[in-house]
Amino acid sequence: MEFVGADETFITRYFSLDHDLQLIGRELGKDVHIKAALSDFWGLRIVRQPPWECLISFICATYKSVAAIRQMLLKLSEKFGEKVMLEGCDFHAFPTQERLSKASLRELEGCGLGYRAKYVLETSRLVCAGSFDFDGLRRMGYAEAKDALRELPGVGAKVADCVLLFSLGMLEAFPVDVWVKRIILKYYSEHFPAGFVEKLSCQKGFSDADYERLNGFGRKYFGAYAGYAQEYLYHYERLRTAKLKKD
DNA sequence: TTCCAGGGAGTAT
DNA sequence: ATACTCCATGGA
Repeated sequence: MEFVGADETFITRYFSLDHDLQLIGRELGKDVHIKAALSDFWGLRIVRQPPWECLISFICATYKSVAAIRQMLLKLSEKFGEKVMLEGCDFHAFPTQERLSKASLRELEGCGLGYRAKYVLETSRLVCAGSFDFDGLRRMGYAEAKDALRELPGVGAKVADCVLLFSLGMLEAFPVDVWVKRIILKYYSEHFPAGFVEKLSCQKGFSDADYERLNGFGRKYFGAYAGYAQEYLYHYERLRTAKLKKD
């Protein structure tokens, strides 16, 4: 393996190369759908992003397409992140807490954040002021840490689950977005009452109670590595529908 | 042009 | 608790 500007310890930790993928695959292989997803994307891992970066990124990611999210985060970094030279090219690091907490609402909106600008600003100020302690989360269980994160403006159940999964390594977290909702309705509907399935298929979004129900299913059905199931199923379904559009 | 996006918060029942 | 509504922007 080859990389520049990082040592092996960092790479191992960031890409969670310490996770026992073989074990996780055995634990998750409960049905044909997850087996197909595991097979198609075998090797995919849950990253360990810095919590701050992960938090802001997923606050920005609400109700936005992936392509638009990339643009938003790129602009945020270009505008507020420290410039880094690597292999003769200019890059920008993700903005620090201090820098974002001092940004103006207009500047943030200029990065295409829209109504998320105020959430990013308020959360940045809380984190920067020390009113929120990321390290404290590591000492909490899943439910408690999730509640603590949800105190932050712009952080609901889904964003909280993403932070717990992609930065704190709580692999039992099972974020439910529109894609995961579709996946559950499509492949796992027999685990729910028909009325619930029909209600969810008719509406675009879903309530907090509905979220907890879908999230609870994922954690109970897939177990301690539910987050890995989410990751594989998410990419499986996205690629499958992308292929479908071509034909 | 219209539609929808890796949701969350505010408000009225 | 639950239902309904608005949110600001950009890619397809």
